[in-house]
This record gives sequence, C-alpha cells and structure tokens, in this order.
Amino acid sequence: MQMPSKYDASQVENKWYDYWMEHKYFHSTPDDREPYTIAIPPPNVTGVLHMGHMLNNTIQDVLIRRARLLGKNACWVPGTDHASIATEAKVVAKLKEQGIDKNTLTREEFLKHAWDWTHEYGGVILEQLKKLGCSCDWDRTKFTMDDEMSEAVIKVFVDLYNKGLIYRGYRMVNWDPEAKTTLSDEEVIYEEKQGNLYYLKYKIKGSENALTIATTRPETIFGDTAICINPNDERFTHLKGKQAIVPICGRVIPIIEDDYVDMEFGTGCLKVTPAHDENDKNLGDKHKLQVVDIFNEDASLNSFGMHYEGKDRFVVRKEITKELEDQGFLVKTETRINKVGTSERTKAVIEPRLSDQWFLKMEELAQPAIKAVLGEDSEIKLFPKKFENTYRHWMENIRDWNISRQLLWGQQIPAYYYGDGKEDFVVAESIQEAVELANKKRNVTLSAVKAPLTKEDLTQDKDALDTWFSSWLWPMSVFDGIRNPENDDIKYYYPTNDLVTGPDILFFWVARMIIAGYEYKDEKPFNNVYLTGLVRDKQRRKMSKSLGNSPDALKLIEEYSADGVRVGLLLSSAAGNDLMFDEALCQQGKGFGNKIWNAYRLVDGWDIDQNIPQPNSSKIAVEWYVSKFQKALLEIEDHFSKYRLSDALMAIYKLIYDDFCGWLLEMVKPAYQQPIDAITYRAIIAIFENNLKIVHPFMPFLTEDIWHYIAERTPDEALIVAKWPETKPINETLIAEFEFASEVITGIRNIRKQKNIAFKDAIGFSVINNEKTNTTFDTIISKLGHLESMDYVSETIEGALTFRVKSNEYFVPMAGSIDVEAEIKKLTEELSYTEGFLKSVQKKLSNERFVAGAPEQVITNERNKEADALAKIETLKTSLASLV
RNA sequence: GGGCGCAUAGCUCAGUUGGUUCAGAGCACUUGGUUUACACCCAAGGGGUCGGGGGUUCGAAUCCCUCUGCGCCCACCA
Repeated sequence: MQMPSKYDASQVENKWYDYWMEHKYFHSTPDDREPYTIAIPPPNVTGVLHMGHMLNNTIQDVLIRRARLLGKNACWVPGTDHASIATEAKVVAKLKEQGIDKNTLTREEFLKHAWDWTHEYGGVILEQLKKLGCSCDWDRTKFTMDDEMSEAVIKVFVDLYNKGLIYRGYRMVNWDPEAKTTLSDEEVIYEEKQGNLYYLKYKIKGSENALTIATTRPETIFGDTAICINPNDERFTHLKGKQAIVPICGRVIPIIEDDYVDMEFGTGCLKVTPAHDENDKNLGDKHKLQVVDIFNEDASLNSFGMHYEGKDRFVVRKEITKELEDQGFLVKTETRINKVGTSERTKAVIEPRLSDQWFLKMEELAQPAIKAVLGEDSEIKLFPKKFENTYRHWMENIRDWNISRQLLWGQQIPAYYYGDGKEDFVVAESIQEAVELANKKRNVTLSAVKAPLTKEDLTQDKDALDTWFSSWLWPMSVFDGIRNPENDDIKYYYPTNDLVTGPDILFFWVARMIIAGYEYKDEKPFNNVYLTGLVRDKQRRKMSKSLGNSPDALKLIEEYSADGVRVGLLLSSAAGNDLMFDEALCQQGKGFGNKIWNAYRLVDGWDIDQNIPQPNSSKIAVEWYVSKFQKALLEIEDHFSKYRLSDALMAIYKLIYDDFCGWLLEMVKPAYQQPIDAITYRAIIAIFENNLKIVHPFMPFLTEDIWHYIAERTPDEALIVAKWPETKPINETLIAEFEFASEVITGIRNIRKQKNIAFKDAIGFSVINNEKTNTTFDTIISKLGHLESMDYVSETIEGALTFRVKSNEYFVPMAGSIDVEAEIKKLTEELSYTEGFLKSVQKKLSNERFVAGAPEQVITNERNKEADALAKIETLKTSLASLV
C-alpha cells in the first residue's frame, strides 16, 4: 500500500478506533488467561473531559494496552458517576434558567428532569475518551445509578444497618445553605478570609456591671444560651452564678464555668451558641443548655432573629453590627484572619447545623483497610509510597461518615417511618419488607395488637445517600459482585489490578473502596494504586475552568493528534508529582510520531535486491541494535514495574530516536538509489515491528497504522493484540564496542567540522591501537565517517590532525594545512588535565584508610582509572614530542 | 497548632544500599550543516558550590543537625 508522505492523524485515528471496536479487541470475557483489570474512576456523568481526565485515562490505557500485548486478558471497565450534588446543582441551575424552581417540583418531576439531563449529556465524556484512544470494554459501561448498581447500594446499606454500623444521629453537620444539603468533612474546603473579631458587651442581670465577649459572628447572638468563663479565671470570680442579658433580644442566659475556655483568647468570656458551633454544642450538651436554632435552611434568619427575620446571615452581620454600635453594645472591632469552611461544589460558606443525619461507624471497618496498605508485607501498594503516611494519618483518626444528603439525585435512604416516635422506623430493601418489619417491630413495642400497617402508612426517608456510598462499591458492583457474589465475572476479575486516580480522592474514594472490599469480599479491591499529580499550567496554577487556563482537550487532540497529546502528557509526569503542562510537550509528542513515520517511509522506499550479499557493517549494526533493544526492554520492564511511566516512555523515546533512527538506520542505509540486501531488509522490518510493539501502548494509532503498511494483516494479526517482544540474551561486549566506536565517529565529525571538510569528501584515517580494540565496528566507522581507508599504524603520522579516545590515537592526514601551534596547545591542555586527574586518583590510592575501607570493586576501579590515565599521558607525550 | 514531603542546568525532572557509569536526561539555548526519510531534521557545544550553614566518614547530591523557601494533609480557640 502506498504510504502518504504526511501522517493524517484524525483520519487514521477514526479508522483504527472503528477497526478495534468492530473486531471487539476491547471486549473481555473470562477465560483461562491471566486477567488484568482496571475499573475506571468514573467521571461525573455530566462532566466534560479536562486535562486531569486526559492524564489519568492515558495512564490507564497505557497499562491496559501493555497488559494486552503481554498476553493477559485485559479488561478496562468504563462508567460514569451520578455525582449527586454536582449534578443536582447543574440541574437546578438549568431549571432556574427555564424559570422553574426546584422546590415547586415533586420528587418524581425533579428526577425526571435529572434523568433527561443524564441521558442528554451522560456519556459525552465517554465519547471523548474514545477520541483519546482509550480501549475500554464499552459493553461493560456502568453508571452508578443503574438499577442493579442502586440495588447493590441499598443492599449494603441495609446490611450495615443490621450489623449495627449505621445509625441515625442528631449531630452538628456541615450545611451548604445554597445546595441545602449536608456535606461530608471532606467536601468542605477551608479558606483564609479577612474577618472581624467583634467585642460585645453583655449586661449582668441585677447589676450595673457588664462583661465583654469576643465573637466573629455577632448575628448569632440570637442563638446564645449561655456565657462561659474559665473557673480558674480570677478576673471573673464575681460573675459566678450570675446571669447575663443578651443584647437586643434581652434574653437572660446563665453564666457557666468550663475550663474549655481559653483565658488568653479575646476577653476570656465566651458566648455559647449550641445550635451553630460544634464546640458550643459540646459545651451545651455538657451543661444541659437550651438549643436555639436561628437559621432557616438557606441560612437566612428565622423568627428568633426578630426584626432580621428572612434576611441573609451576612446581611444581618453588617446590619446588627451597626445596631449594636448604635446602642452602645459594641466595644471595639479587630480585624482577624480566620479560616472559613466553604462548599467544594457551590462555594457557599458552610453553616454548622444540627440535624438528623445517617452515619456509618468507621473505626471498626477501617481496621482491615489499615493493615492492607501499611507495613512491610502490605497487600495494596500505593505509588508513590509517600501517600502511605497521609493514608495512615487519616485512617487512624477516622471519624464516622455522614452518609445522608438532603438531595433528590441519588439512592434514596431505605428507611421507612411509620409512627410519631423517633425510633418508629425500619430499614429494608423494599417497601414490602419494610411493611412486614414495621408490623413486627410495632407488635413488640405495643402491648395491644393494632390493625396491621400497610404500604400507605409508611413514609420513606427523604434523603439520598452520599455519592461515595455508591462509588465505594465500584470495583465490586461493576461485576455485580454485591448482588450476586458467586458470578463468573467477579470471581475472575476481582480483585482488580491497578487503580489510577488523583490523591485528592484518596479518602473520599480509595480508602473507602478498600474498606468496602474487605467488608464485602474479604479481599482487597486492587493491588496497586497509582496516584497521579494535579495538572498545572506553566505558572504552577491548578488548571481550572474559572481561571480559563485549561486547554480544550479535544482541540489539543485535533492539533497534536491523540498520540501526540498522550506522549506530551506522559513525558513529564512522575507518579504523584504535579504535571506542569505545556503544549510544547504535545508538540514533542507529535514530533516523535513524525519521526517514526518518516523512519518507516525511508525503509518502505528501499529497493530490495535478493542477489547482493549483506555487508559486514549491516550485519554488525543489526546485531548491535538487537542487543541495545534487549537492554532497553529490561529497563522499560523495570520502569513499568515501579509505575515510572515517564521514564519508560523516555527510554523508548531515546531508543527509537537515537539508537534506531540516529544510528542503526544510518549504518544500514544503502547509498543513494542503491538497493538494500534482503537479509538486512528483513532484519530491519523485524526490528521495526518490535519497536512498534513497545511504542504502541503510548501511541496506539500511529503504530497500528504503520503496522498495516508493513504487511497485509488479518484482524487477528492487528498490533493491538500482538505479542510483546521476547527477551533474548544481551551481547554487552558489542554494546561496549559500539560505545567506543561512536566516540571515534564523533572525533571524526569534529575534525570535519573544524576543517570544514564536507561529508561527501572521503578522508584518510589511521590509528595507533594502544587499546587493542578489535575491528568489529571498523566498517561502520568507515561508513559513517566516510573514510577512504582505515590503517593501523604503530608510529605517529606527521602532518595530520589528531584526536584520542582513551589511549588510542587517531590521525586524519591533512598535508600542508596543519596548524602546529594549535595542535601543541590542544595536546598540552589535554595533558595537563589528564595529569591532574591522575594525581587525584593516585592521592586516593595512597590513602591507607581508603585502601583499607573501600570495597574491592571500588579500588579496582580506581586502579583502572590510574592505568588508563597513565597510558593516555604516554600517548600525549609521544605526540607532543613528534611535533616539537 | 500537629503531621508528611520537597529544594539538583534557563525549564521539567532522574540520581536505588554513601564509592565504577556521579554530577545526568529531555526540552530550551549557542554554533555549523540541506539535491539522497524527517528543518517536525542532522552534528557539535555552552550551562549546575546539588537551597544556606554545620557535623559524621578515607569519601556526601546521597546519612545526621540546623536555618531558609515552597507544597500537601489533618485539626479548627470563640
């Protein structure tokens, strides 16, 4: 087939992706091969591809394609996450645009909108992954809200409840007043903000005296139910047992004592607002204080806020400060930096709020997950290892997980209420079961038997479960391993091999998957966790939509080709290190593709002559490269085993660019318009095929395309399912000899450059072979140096340019044009450098403690260095003598 | 406040148990080169007191202490 001179990426990419899909290379079913499995970190169903996804999924595809070439049964399960709060926020915003208020809709109506949205946009991101070349088993695509996935979630909830691990509690939670839902601690981002510390005067009841407290939140005085002082604080002894009067609302509250109060901070008097601060809640519980909640769901004030009712908390803060000041209650204001919790999704300032929530007890569940990751013989390895510390810290201080969200989009909590009492509820997988359970439970409680409850008497809890409560089951539920634990898929594919994700969800997701894995399969969910870094721009800023510094992923692919972008992303992204993304890297990736393309164009253009013998230079060249390739193969293997993908790619890059294109092809290339012998040609093709195999995981499209130019192939022979190159013995001698030869060639090139000798002009060449190197590479030196001849001599050649490699001396005769002065200068400089070097080596060797303390190997080396230096000095001296 | 980690060439980073290959790679840069696959190319070259200071050792980028500057995680004193 005629090969175009330019590589047309988009056409090629579509062609081969379709081809792979058509022949079902991505699809996997259990068989007797070793499985290699990755469950994708499911992106948000309504999301679009960003640089983080690109990096993440490129890594996964490299791993999965390599596993496929290694003959494993590779299965990469794709899917999307319903991302409850993020998606719900988007749907609410869209409805708002259409003039629809979420609160006017029934649950069913809202969910219909959400599903419409999901069907419209869901899967866009998966289509984008295809453009990147991701070889997911699309037949297995899952969504965390699929019926069977939801069923698994509910089953697990009920099971954990029955085990006594899930409980309902009236607790202080993080309330997002914009989304009107609870957030887990992990979803709250603390930001430093400039704020004020207000000093407020509270009158003492039945006295003319007053006390002063300091607060950052004056609007919460309506919720004050006590003033607290430290019992050891002598300044306030006179306040003990007294009562204080809250400004503006005039409520009388007790003055209590607790050594929780820091005497150094503020005034040493603390106002206690149990409804709106976690620590105050604790104080409140301890001292049996009243709880006054002053906020509505949207964080506007309720009727306790008196004339501020209905106004937003921040508006009230401003206005009440004014009122307090006018009435003489405000003593002073200090500016202060404090950390304010904000919602990861909506950016709203979090309000601590007391409410009924569902919690999962974590401490006991976490134990197997701690053991699995930490310690010497850990079952799960984190890459890079440094995240183990972070993991340990979190796991050993784990708090109960608040799993309920006041959202509609998600699995509805399977708790059913049937009475007025706080405990009048049951937890069940279905309403039928709930009815039965409820009747049983009620009959036990009640002395008299009442008419049985029916479906209509039960109300299901309105809250939905936290998104992560479904995704923590992901590696199991994608194989239906929760509902159907003995099925073939779960038995074959679980545990999965590698998980590739960002460290930002180490706790949200990774830790919890490990916990769930041990609880439900009694086994780890994956062997290795590869934690990628954040993608940042050149100025180290995190790439984000709001900054507008994130390039359009698909445009990048259009411009640099999918392969180019993949290589660009991986060129500089060690595991766990942030990636300083620069489009120039994609350009380099594209350039690499171009290099490989043109290399094949060269080979493809050769005429083959069956009758000419293989030149010795070509024979050696091929043998050398085969060894070089094998050496690289080992190195690549080692990098992969340590998940050093950038290093593996760089090793491949250098092998192809320098050793293959730069050296091998130059060594075997026939003269202009001359044919190549058949033996060399066949060897080069075999080498080329091996090269393509190792590049394929990184650049799947280009390599598959060239693969089919090399030969007509049946579908079974496609590159994607080819066999990874076999390992063979390495001829280290040959590699070392080439190293030496390449230095000789460099020397010749330098002389040509110095004297402006064009490559097309052949030159004479002589050598004094003090090193006794053998002649293996002579034909190659001759070819690449364009030598007339290569003579072995024993005496210095007069009137020649010289250079040395080790103690060998080389001569390029140049009668009449030798600058003797310059030669002497050059030789003198080389001599003094070598003598200095020798001195330092000898100094080391004459140090008794060195000779006594250093290992044999090191000493031998130093002795070799000494001998080399002495030989070279000898050579230099002889040359100098002949010139002077 | 507690914990973890990082600092090596202009940039991004390797450097495994202290000693061959220890001062490296890629990119960028400088110089020279083009009828013969590729200027998306080839060749050659410059460039670093290994963040500062101190210590251990025959020997330190590597181990210890300290200072400085960054990054991340956790906890949240009103």
